[in-house]
Amino acid sequence: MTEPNRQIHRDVPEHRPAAGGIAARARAAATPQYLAGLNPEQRDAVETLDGPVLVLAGAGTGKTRVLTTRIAHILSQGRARPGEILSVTFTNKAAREMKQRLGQMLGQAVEGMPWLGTFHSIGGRILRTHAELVQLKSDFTILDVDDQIRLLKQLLQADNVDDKRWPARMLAGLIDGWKNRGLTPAQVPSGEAAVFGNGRGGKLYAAYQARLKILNAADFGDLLLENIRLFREHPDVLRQYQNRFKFILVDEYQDTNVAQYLWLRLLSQAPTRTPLPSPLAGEGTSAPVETLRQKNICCVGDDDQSIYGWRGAEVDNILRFEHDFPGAKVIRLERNYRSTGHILAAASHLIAHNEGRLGKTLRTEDVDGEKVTVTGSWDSEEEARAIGEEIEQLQRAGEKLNEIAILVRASFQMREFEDRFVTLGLPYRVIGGPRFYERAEIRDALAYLRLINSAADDLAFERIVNVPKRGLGEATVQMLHEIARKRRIPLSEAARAVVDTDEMKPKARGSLRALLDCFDRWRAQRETLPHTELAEIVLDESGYTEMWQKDRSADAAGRLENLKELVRSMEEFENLQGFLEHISLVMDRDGGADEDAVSVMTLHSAKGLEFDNVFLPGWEEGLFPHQRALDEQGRAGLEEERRLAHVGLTRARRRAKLYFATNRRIHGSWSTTIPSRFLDELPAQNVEITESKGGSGWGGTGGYGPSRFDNMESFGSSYSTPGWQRAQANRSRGGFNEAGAAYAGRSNSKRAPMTIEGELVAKSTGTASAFSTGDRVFHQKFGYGKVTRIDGNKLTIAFDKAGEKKVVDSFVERV
DNA sequence: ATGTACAAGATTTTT
DNA sequence: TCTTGTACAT
Repeated sequence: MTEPNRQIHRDVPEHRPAAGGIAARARAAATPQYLAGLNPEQRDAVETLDGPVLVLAGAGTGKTRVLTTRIAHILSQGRARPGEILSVTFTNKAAREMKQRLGQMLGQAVEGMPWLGTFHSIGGRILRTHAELVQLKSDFTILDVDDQIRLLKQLLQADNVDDKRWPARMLAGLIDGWKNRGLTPAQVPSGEAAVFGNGRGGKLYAAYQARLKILNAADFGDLLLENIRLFREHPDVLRQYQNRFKFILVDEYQDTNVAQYLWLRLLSQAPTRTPLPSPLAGEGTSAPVETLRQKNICCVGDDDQSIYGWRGAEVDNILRFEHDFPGAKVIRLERNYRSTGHILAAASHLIAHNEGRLGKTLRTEDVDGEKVTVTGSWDSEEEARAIGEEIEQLQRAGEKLNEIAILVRASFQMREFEDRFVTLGLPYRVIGGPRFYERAEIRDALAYLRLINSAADDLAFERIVNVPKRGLGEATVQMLHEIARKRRIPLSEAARAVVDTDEMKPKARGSLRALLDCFDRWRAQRETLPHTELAEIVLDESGYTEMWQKDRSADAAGRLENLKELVRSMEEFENLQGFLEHISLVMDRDGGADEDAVSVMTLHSAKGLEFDNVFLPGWEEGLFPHQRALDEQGRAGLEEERRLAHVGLTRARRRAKLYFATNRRIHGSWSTTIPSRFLDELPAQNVEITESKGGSGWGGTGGYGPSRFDNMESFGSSYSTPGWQRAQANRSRGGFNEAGAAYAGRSNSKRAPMTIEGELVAKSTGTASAFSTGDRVFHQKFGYGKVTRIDGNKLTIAFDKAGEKKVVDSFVERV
């Protein structure tokens, strides 16, 4: 590893270290180009190379820029070689981006930075190097979620756990959580271990780990957990890495989980003065005291952008930094370079409602720009229509589609926009949709390759043993499983053992033998053929390609295309092993990123990105903040949702547009919603309330009452007396809102003229409504009233008690 | 062993 | 609404 580094280092000759002290050297050197344009705070963060540094920075203050420049600076100062810098980011996307930016600054030197990546990819790499120390073979496979669940299903079956009540999916989630918190089976708190009854949770976790060993596999959590174990049990290995990394840089520190924290702390030789979270107390507190040499660790983060708590991220890590690294220098970046005044003010005001935060005062020197807009729509379809129109307007005004993003809370919201954009012919791309490698055909193909690479890969074996169909059904697999379990051997070995016996029917036996022969042949060819060619041969000879060629379904062609893409992407790697290693960690398709298109993505995947124009639909109670976050995490959940809202707003450079709909279709049935409390938490002077252009005058310009958005939804004053609590109550009744009943009776006749689809409203002017002005009506919530105006299927009703409201006709009945 | 038909169930975010 | 699982027929 050192050889290429040295070579690369020669490619960075501009700033060789001069003689003399560091400060003198720095002074002597002309200000390198990359430092130009940084403000004093940022420069400070870049140039403080000794000892621990925490960069606490708000959105849009150039955090990542600081990190990349810092790397460039370290290299140019000659303080470390590329291979001696450990830089971990949170996502592959971020790692890629950082590599790109560094590439611009440093040219080829980036190629020599093997320790630039995510926690998982780097952890996996270390694990592979020392696999034998954790009783794995170095060609271990990394299980993805699907495999994990499949394996757990088997374990649950073997343990006679009712699959319905305790789905494997749930156990997978639990184990994931435990691993994120750095817990081994023995450390799982007894209360949590009891989830599956009789402390079974912990036992199942232990059984799962044991099974992974037999299969020579690790899951994502293991990549770090086993690393930590490796470091603890083999101090010499730990020492080796501690000595190697002269500089450690961490991006998005607020999103690190306990396992990542422990891993970092071991690597950075931090003294361990602060107690660890309870189940971990005592762990690692015996770190050798004599090695307290301060490490050059630099963490960058923003407590207001911690949005992965549900995944085990510990904001505490960032709050505790100064305790963990005594003498740490804390640098705050508060100057926002991204957003215009109104947007930043709105975001800051919103996030100020959170209690658990360090608090920052972001400032921008940019102009005020446009106000943040809030638009109410009748329903989610109208919302999509309105946004589509606004985008077309922006486009006509010369805005690049690449600078437009729609950020949603939950992925089901995306569909409506896709539908709309398809009809409009507006180019768009969905980011973070079903991943390339999660597609069935890719996973199948990979399973073949995995099995060639590692015969012990049971999950791969099971996946493809009967794909394409070869008459090896459930019964056969069941038998193989039994043998495998009895003799403690992998499935493919069991298959080999049984294929010559009389235990199998001749037909299945023939198929199985043929399959095994194929694999023998491919494994032999692996030695002589390039891996891409091998892949083609495998896909061909196994009949897999043929299977899809024969398939007449609509997406078959796309699947074949994906397979080709897979083979093509293999070219980048030296061998099969390297490819498989990479693929289980990353593998995203990068198709068509250069084409001008609107981006549609979730708020989570928007982290770290920025756009001129950001549309934020679906700001409704229950969706955003998400009901489950409230139910399961209470106050903490609400604050995380609010941080998410803050992240969303601060993605925008010039325009942030918020939306809420009064009715939203969730899983096919309509439900009535209430504007998000977050809307009320925005500062009035930075917000402009507009009407939905797609609708027919819904939404009010109403004054600022208890809730500014009262007039914009059909149920009037619902929100002021904690409306969300009512929403919660309604939900827990099993149905949705008051309207649930009214809709339920109608749900089968969705296409009747009474539906609330906007288009139908337009078409049905005149005849649609069964009501006429002057009619006496009854409403579940508002009581009796008189119809004063009719607009399609929307009625204006003067209620006896509740005053004048706009309501859809399906909510009222004539009396 | 495979295919079909129908019912139930589930829905946040991701390495 | 869409996906997934189960029961039954082939």
